[in-house]
Amino acid sequence: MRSKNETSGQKRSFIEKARRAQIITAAVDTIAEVGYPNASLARIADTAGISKGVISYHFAGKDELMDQVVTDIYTEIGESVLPRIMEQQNAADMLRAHVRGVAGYALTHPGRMATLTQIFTHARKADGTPRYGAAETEALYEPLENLYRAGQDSGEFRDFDVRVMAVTQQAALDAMFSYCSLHPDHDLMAYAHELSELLVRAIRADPPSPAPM
Amino acid sequence: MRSKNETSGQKRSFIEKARRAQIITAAVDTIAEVGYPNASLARIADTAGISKGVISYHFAGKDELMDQVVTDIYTEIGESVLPRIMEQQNAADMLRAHVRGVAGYALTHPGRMATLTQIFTHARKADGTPRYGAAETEALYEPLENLYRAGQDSGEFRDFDVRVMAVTQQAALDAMFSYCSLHPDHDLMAYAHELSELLVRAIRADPPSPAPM
DNA sequence: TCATTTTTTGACCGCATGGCCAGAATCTAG
DNA sequence: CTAGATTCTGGCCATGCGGTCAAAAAATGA
Repeated sequence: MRSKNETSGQKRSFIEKARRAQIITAAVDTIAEVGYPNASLARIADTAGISKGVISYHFAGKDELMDQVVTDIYTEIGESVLPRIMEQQNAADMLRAHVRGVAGYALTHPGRMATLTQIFTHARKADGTPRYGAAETEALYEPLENLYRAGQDSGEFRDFDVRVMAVTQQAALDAMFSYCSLHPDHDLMAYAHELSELLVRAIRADPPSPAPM
Repeated sequence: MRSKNETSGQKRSFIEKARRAQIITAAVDTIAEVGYPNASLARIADTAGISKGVISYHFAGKDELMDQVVTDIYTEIGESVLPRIMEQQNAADMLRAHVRGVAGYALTHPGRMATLTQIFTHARKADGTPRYGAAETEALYEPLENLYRAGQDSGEFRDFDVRVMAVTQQAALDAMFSYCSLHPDHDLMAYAHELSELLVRAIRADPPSPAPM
């Protein structure tokens, strides 16, 4: 047996970290390919080319595996998108950078975003309630709302309900990925450009200066 | 046995229609309460107070049951919302009427909308692919796109990608229901008002007249 | 009333899942 | 080389699913 793998987990052996990474990768690939409901432990193990029991050995259960997948992808997205946002000079450009940055990440890492959506919408606790619920989405809304408020304070954005807008923007992004993965012919970056314009116009301050001429 | 229940089904006996309606109601209630993944035939039958076999007797299978649920709710929404849209005089008000009308329906029939979302996101065919995919969502986008184009032709709306906007509006509506069912304290109609304003501003034509004063 | 049909029941089937574990294989020190 | 710890395998388990079925029950009609 082993005494590790507790939530208070600490140093793992080298080979153990490698195995966990391998399994996580296999999980991402499998979910992206066949969807969460069909991504059984057996199928994930098959993708990884290992026996099913190995997953149970290195992870406390399917839930811990999924937690790791989510954490890994989130971290990666943050590292990819945050710098792009921070180099902008105003709130509207930051919003555009967010939309296009996330879209760019999705293009660079096809499947990652889809896997995230799959896990969020399908993973359930033992009692049947969604495993990633209010608390997790709250973490998504807060940075957006801070961005909105900054724009409101600077006068770039009008007065609007930041929560409604945050929910809407997040939903619009999710829909963008769903739609583009269902219709691969539709150019994702073109979609992202169009969407970022929609979002900025929805909340920008009414133009103070009259139309030209 | 019985020779009915074929897709080319025709007249059903009175009692049969009643039973089917009862089962459909139980299915809606069960899905709304415990979510699609936990709404097994056994649980639906339990809600209806009947034996599981009765469902198999009156429906070809779980799929046909779900089709009926979807059809019923869609029909009801259309009958409730369409008149409200048609009595508007311009495209922007029609868009607002759509958002608020659907929200109003959701308030009048709590659970129906959630059930629809549950079925769409979780129902799968035998091969694991989503049961309600591109074809079904297309039916949602088309009326919206027609509304957008009408507004563009009349000059109310600016030039934008109607497909991106349709996907966004539908996603925003779905998110509104999800969010408000997760946070019952948030007033749905207030949300709908805010959202309709966001959407109109995203696509309205740039104001031709200068700011007052 | 009684024969026939329609409807309901509850047990049962095959299947897939997540998890478990005894034993085999592999690696690591001494 | 050998003993012990680590890792892996493949089969097993209980559970729950959708669906089926023979038999019981209820409704129907002559």
